[in-house]
Formats: sequence, C-alpha cells, structure tokens
Amino acid sequence: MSTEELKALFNQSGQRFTAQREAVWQLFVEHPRGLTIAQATTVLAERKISQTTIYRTVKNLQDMGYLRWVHNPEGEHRYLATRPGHTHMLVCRQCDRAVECSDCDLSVLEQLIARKTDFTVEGHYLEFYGLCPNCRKTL
Amino acid sequence: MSTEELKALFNQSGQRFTAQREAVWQLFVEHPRGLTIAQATTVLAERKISQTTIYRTVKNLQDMGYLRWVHNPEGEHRYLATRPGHTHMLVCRQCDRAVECSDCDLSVLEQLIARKTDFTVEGHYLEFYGLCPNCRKTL
DNA sequence: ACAGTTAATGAAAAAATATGTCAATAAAAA
DNA sequence: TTTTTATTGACATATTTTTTCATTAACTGT
Repeated sequence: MSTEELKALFNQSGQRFTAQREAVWQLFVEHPRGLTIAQATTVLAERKISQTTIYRTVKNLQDMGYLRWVHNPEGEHRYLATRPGHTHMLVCRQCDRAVECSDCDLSVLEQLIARKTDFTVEGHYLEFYGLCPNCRKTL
Repeated sequence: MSTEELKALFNQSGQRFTAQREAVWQLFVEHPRGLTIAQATTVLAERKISQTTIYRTVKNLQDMGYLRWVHNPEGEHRYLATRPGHTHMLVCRQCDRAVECSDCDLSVLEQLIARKTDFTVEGHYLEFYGLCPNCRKTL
C-alpha cells in the first residue's frame, strides 16, 4: 500500500489524507512488529501529533483494513500494518528485533481444522518468538 | 475440568477455592462464547461478588491456564474457559464463538525458519479466524 | 488567489477499564 | 476454640479510551 494509493482511498470517501494521518500510517509501516498506542503516541509527540488524533487515525485505518489489531498473551494491544502478501513476524524476546518470514503454509492445517470444526477458516494470525543470533550469544 | 479437580489444583498451591471463585469459574463454563469482565460483573453482582474479586479471579484462572483471553476485531476483550496447555483458538468473526483446536504441528515450519534466520525459535502464537457453521448459514 | 464550506485537529473533560490499599471476613490449621 | 493466613469488598487511585467543542487546516467553486 503506497502513500499515494492510501491518499486516493481516503479521498474517495470524502476524507482527507492529512499530514497527521500520513505520519501515523508511516510509523506503522516502519515498524513491522507493530506498536501500541502508547508507543505511537510517544514517538509522534515529537511531531506534535496529539494522542486523540492517533486514536482516531488508528481506528480509521483499522476500519479501512490497513491496520490489524493483535494482542499477545501478556495482554499487550498492538497494531500492525497489514502487508500485501501473507507474512509473519519472528520476534526476539530479548531485544525485540523482528524479521519477517513469508513462507508459511498453514493451508493443510486450516483444512484439517475446517473439517473438524465445520468452521469456514478465513485466515490466521501467527507470530513466532525466540532468540535472535546476537542475543543467544550474549546470554 | 471439573469443579473438584479445580478445587484440588487451587489447594495444591495453598490457595482456597472459595464460593466466589467457584461462581466465577462456573459462569465462564456456562458461557462457551466467553464473557467480558463487564458482563461477568453484571451477572455476578446478583450474587454480591465484587468487581475486584472478578478481576482477580479471572487473572488467577488465566495464569493457571484455564481461562484464555481472546479479542474480536471490534476490540472487545473476553475470556473463555479452555483447557491448559498449548491450544489455539478458532474464533468466529461474526458471533465470536470460539473453539479450541489442539492439533497444531508447526515444528517443521519452526525448524525451517530457524535454519533460514538463525533465530532460536522457542514458540509461536497462532489464532485462526473465520465463520462458524451457524453464521455461515444465516449470512 | 480568494472566500466559503467542510473535515480534522488538539486540549481538556468525561467515561470506561483496570489495579492497589487495607480493614473486615472467612477458611484452614493448631 | 483460638490462631494463623488467605481472600474479600469498598474505596481510592491509576490507566486507557472516548467525547466535546473551539480552532485550524484542507478542499471547492469562483
């Protein structure tokens, strides 16, 4: 999703793609691991963007389908920019470094689950965690 | 998980399986779709159980692995009674009904990713979403 | 470029959600 | 029973999220 495309989409529905909205979107694009509202607020405070705007923009983007809300088992709420193509994150529990891994074929698993439960499985959210090479060395 | 088993588990760790705790547990067992804290509070207020106790008991049960936290796209937080251990949720995006699926073998995938990235992969968080049989019919 | 129109922003207040404190209570142990 | 210890509930406090409304900024038509 390029900035231009996003702008066009906003404009289509009579909404404006303001500097603030662009900044919020950019921030999430730059952080593939996602951010909590609190984190986004801290970063964007430097650019004088208010917390209220961040809440509103995140909800906007979420409704449009460009941000996805995920929670981890610890109860942290974060938002991730949905990416074209299906990728997953592999996150270091020590330093939070994240890499994307695009090869995931869960279709067999989804089929199995669909058969067992009679649900229509539309998708999944998958995140791996572990230790990155650096942290493994220094621990 | 029977009430007796749960009581035993509480007692094992020097905790008491009080009437309040039993009531909270029972409530979640009776509601397979899960409940928010607010919903649980409303119901259990009739039995003079305080909100504080509900928060605490939910956290307790969650730490023990018998309640699991799920989120729907609207941002509602609800808790579901589940069995402990490594299971995953399959959540209906329409009605929020959730079922557990325990068969997930991602070990091959984890090995592949470990080799590619040099991370030590310790685990994963996986959640499926889709449509439950009922909602598929009525849509 | 300019004025008119409409949407978006930010600050503050309000509401909703969650956690901490502590005296009173209830359960288990001695 | 008495003592000990865990748990509860009321309240206070903290955190998170939403609403309100005057101000500001972005589009529209001229």
